[in-house]
Amino acid sequence: MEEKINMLIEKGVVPTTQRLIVFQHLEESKTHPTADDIYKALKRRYPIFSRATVYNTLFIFKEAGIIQELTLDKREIHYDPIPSPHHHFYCKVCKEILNIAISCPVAKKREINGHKVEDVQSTFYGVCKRCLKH
Amino acid sequence: MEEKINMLIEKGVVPTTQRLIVFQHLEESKTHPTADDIYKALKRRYPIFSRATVYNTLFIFKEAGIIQELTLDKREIHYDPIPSPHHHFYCKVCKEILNIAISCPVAKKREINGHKVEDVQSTFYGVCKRCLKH
DNA sequence: TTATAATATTAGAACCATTCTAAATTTAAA
DNA sequence: TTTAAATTTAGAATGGTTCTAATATTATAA
Repeated sequence: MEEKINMLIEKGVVPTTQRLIVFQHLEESKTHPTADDIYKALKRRYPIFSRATVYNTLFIFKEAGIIQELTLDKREIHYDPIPSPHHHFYCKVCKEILNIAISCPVAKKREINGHKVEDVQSTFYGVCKRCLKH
Repeated sequence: MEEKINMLIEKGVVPTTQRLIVFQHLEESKTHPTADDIYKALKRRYPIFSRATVYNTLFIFKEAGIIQELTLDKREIHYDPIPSPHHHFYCKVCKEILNIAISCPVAKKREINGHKVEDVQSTFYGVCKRCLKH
């Protein structure tokens, strides 16, 4: 807990109770949840939790570089607790999002054609290994 | 016009008047318009045009591989008249979407970690050359 | 500590891009 | 020409996200 509080402070984020809960939930989640996934999960345990708080917190975290916003789904935004850029695979069948560890020189560029690059998102769309079998 | 009609037929799309108008509009547009951009532009010239028709047509075109859907903007979907995969740059300041011609071996993969890849989207986010100057 | 200002949280309303619906129209097939 | 199928239309419904105004909490100053 101590370290989580310090981590938020280091990133310039006031460590409120709600923010610590959201942060811990993100860390523990192995998936790439949407804001509503997080809201529903936390609401069950902490009934006072508000939807707006989840949205605000995710916005704050993203701005602070603590998490990453994934705009790879046409319906809703997903969040990734790993802030460093990496590729993703989005399964059209089961809708799961998988991290892809792959070395890619293009994704490391900080400048391209004179444009300043701050973030990169690379997503593969298709059918995942598991769904291919069924 | 003749060739546009044949092109749609070839792709298995019934070439209705509305679809031809949408297709021509996409071809002429140098940008990556949203469904609503297209609807508003066409509504001005053809007041009977319906929003649902634009959405239906874009869906049909995407399924037929005539256009590409870009889910790089968190707010709305953009459409690219070039169906073959290529990188994009999204300017956070002016919100413009630019095509990036870059050779990328990773983006050519049809299989990764056992998953079947059907599409790839790679987007750079940052500040474009023009906005950097201002 | 106490008072005051600034920030965060809450519930629910508002927003808005997209999808759905049912009726009317157009196109294709018999 | 008749009939069936597909397309288009206007507007309502949906649903993820943002906004609002009131309340609660936290930080700062006296």
